[in-house]
Amino acid sequence: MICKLTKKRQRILSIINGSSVPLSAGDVHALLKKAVNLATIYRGLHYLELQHRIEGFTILCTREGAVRYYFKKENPHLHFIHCEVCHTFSPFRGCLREKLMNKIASELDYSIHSHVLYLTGVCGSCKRSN
Amino acid sequence: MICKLTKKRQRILSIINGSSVPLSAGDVHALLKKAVNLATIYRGLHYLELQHRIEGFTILCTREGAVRYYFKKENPHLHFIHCEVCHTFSPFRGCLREKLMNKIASELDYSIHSHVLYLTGVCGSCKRSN
DNA sequence: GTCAATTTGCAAATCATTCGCAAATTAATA
DNA sequence: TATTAATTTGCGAATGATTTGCAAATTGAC
Ligand SMILES: [Mn+2]
Ligand SMILES: [Mn+2]
Ligand SMILES: [Zn+2]
Ligand SMILES: [Zn+2]
Repeated sequence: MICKLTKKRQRILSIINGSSVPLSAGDVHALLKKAVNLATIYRGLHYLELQHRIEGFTILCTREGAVRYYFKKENPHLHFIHCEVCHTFSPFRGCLREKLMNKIASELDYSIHSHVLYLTGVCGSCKRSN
Repeated sequence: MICKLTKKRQRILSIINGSSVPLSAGDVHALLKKAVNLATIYRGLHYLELQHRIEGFTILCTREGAVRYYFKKENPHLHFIHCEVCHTFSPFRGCLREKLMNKIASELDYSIHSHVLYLTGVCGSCKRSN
């Protein structure tokens, strides 16, 4: 019956849209003060990503392990650098999609669906406070 | 006592060096016909990556979930595109590290430790056999 | 309101990865 | 070669993010 963007999914979407940093399912759960079940949040994030309402990427981090993060859509879209010390994300622009598409088109017979790009390092604040 | 590159770790390393595609811990385990314990393979891959003898990346795939893959070192180093249909990897050259370093240096106060880049899509063979 | 389709909460399952610990291996030394 | 301390290994159990089964609640069309 075409329910689609339910109230709970709207709450999840506005948490993501209201955040300046990528959030995990657990982050959203905490920000919603556990008003929405964690499994529902996982399903909602999947749904929103499938609908292209949000973007997601999985990052491997020493503290959190492999976790998927979600972020609002921006134009042009963003990628992130993750600080290995304080575990925060900083966005940067300059997507490589065009260059990659051209490269692949000329070198490989693939149609590209997505590209994943992120950096890890140490932020300025952590560098100095060491 | 400086044991370091033990026989088991050498076997793991030669599996990785002998493969033209990235391998997971489970792949290495199967290729070694379970002659080496799976936990030892995880520990060995960590060790080899820490020693910069191999490279690794974690990818999220519909069939396998979030899994870490390891690949031999190449110069210039490679990135991969993953087919969402047949779940194979194809390498491509053209790393963006230099451009990314420059961009970050001018825009953000970070020191970069690693960059993760991979693409997903559908390979030529799967496109045609649909 | 009725009703079938969809979504949700809850608990249990999944699955790659990690961890604790005792036994085995290693390499330096006598 | 025997001794020995450090390191590695195997095994099973634990971890933790994510997924799933199912019954109850919600949704939207009629
Ligand atoms: Mn982190
Ligand atoms: Mn795959
Ligand atoms: Zn930091
Ligand atoms: Zn394919």
